[in-house]
Amino acid sequence: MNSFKAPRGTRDILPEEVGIWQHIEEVAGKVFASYRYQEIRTPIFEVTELFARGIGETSDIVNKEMYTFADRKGRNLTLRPENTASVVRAVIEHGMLTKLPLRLYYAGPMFRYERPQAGRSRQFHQLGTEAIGSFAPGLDAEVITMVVHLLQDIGLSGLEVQINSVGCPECRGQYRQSLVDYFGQFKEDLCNDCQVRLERNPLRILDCKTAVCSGLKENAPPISDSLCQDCSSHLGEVTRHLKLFGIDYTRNPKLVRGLDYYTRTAFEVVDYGLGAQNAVAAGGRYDNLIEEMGGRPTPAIGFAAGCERLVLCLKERRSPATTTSVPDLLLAAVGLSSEEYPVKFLQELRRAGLSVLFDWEKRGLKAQLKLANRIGVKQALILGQDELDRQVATLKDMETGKQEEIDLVEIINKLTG
RNA sequence: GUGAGCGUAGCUCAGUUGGUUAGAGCGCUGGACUGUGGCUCCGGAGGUCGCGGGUUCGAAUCCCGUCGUUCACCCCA
Repeated sequence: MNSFKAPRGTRDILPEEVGIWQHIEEVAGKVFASYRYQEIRTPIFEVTELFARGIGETSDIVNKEMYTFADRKGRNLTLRPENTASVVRAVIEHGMLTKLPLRLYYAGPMFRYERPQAGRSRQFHQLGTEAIGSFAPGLDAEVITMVVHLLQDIGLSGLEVQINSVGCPECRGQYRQSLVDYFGQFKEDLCNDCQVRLERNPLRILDCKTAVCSGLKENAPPISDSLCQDCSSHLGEVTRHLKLFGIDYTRNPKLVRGLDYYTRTAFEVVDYGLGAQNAVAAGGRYDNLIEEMGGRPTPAIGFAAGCERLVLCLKERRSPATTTSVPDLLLAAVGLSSEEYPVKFLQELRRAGLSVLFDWEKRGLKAQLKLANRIGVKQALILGQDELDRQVATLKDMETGKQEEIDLVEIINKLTG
């Protein structure tokens, strides 16, 4: 048992499944284009410091989930755990902030060193967008609308959109304090993790799923009470626009984001049929990130969807958009003294755009038909010596079993016409 | 990083209180049918029972370790 396996947390996407992935990517490309987003492709790895600064030094992602390595000259590099930091870096690096507004989308693999479980792997795929250069709340609603649009077109429905505001640095500080005040009263009752969170990141207590903490957070002050005037009216405008767009949503005052760069609007799309990792797509505003990364102050909003989770959803609803490609034709050469005709026809048929199956093993007709039948080829063109002697070939319909003889000179026209 | 469940053929799984040569279905392959697929019948290949150690006369089965996997915690898309 010395054979190789894909590394832990990675997996192969086999041909039977790849159709679903292509479907998702194709739909995403169309939907993004209709909202005028353009694709950007950034490197799979970046200087480690980029993520440390972009995502946040204190986040779990940066602290314990990154694939970080030194290259042969000792540069400290990291496989991207998400793509927003890279996109922001590219935008600043190429002076694109002078050409606002920008609308960019990406799709590709991300890497996080986590314990694998349903909907979570070490190499996973995200597709997402970044809209850079506007504070307008209508844009937030448009982004959420686009996400719903995308998920619908992919073939998903019955998902729930949750929305909240995580405020700006000022009012979030206040909210943090009011949470500390509130949970501080019950410090002894909180679970061990949350006692630590009370010091380090009290907002995360709202995410806790233990029975005690869930009970306590029922009466925790909602962030809406702490939002400043601007953040509060921003959220109101976002929801007003969502109604204009006709998007159903749920206000979830306890929704918080894991990455430090988020401000104001935060949203998530969840599928309750999915297990513990049920967020299919999520995103929000990050109005301060670009400045923090060294660009001129510029607001932005984006989202990302987890492709593996989308695939799980689609399978869950057993609506597999699997389009396994089937060859149009089997070209079966049988007992020929020369390969002149089969090779000639192979080339002509393929040049004419047909997908043609050909058996170089020169097995018997039976074996060839069996193979063609198994993979669902619709027609077989049988070239045998006695046919060639009469300048004809036999065309067999694999579904009906009917056969007819065709003149060799007619074949290409007949099959491609 | 923590916890629990599971590792037997390519796949899905049987395998009795530990007992001698480890099985089935599907799939693959050959034949019946010398140049005609699907259906049927008959045959064949394919396993160091995840790996390592221990207990035992004897281990797929019991024990320990390890790796893998699944789910959950954590975190997050």
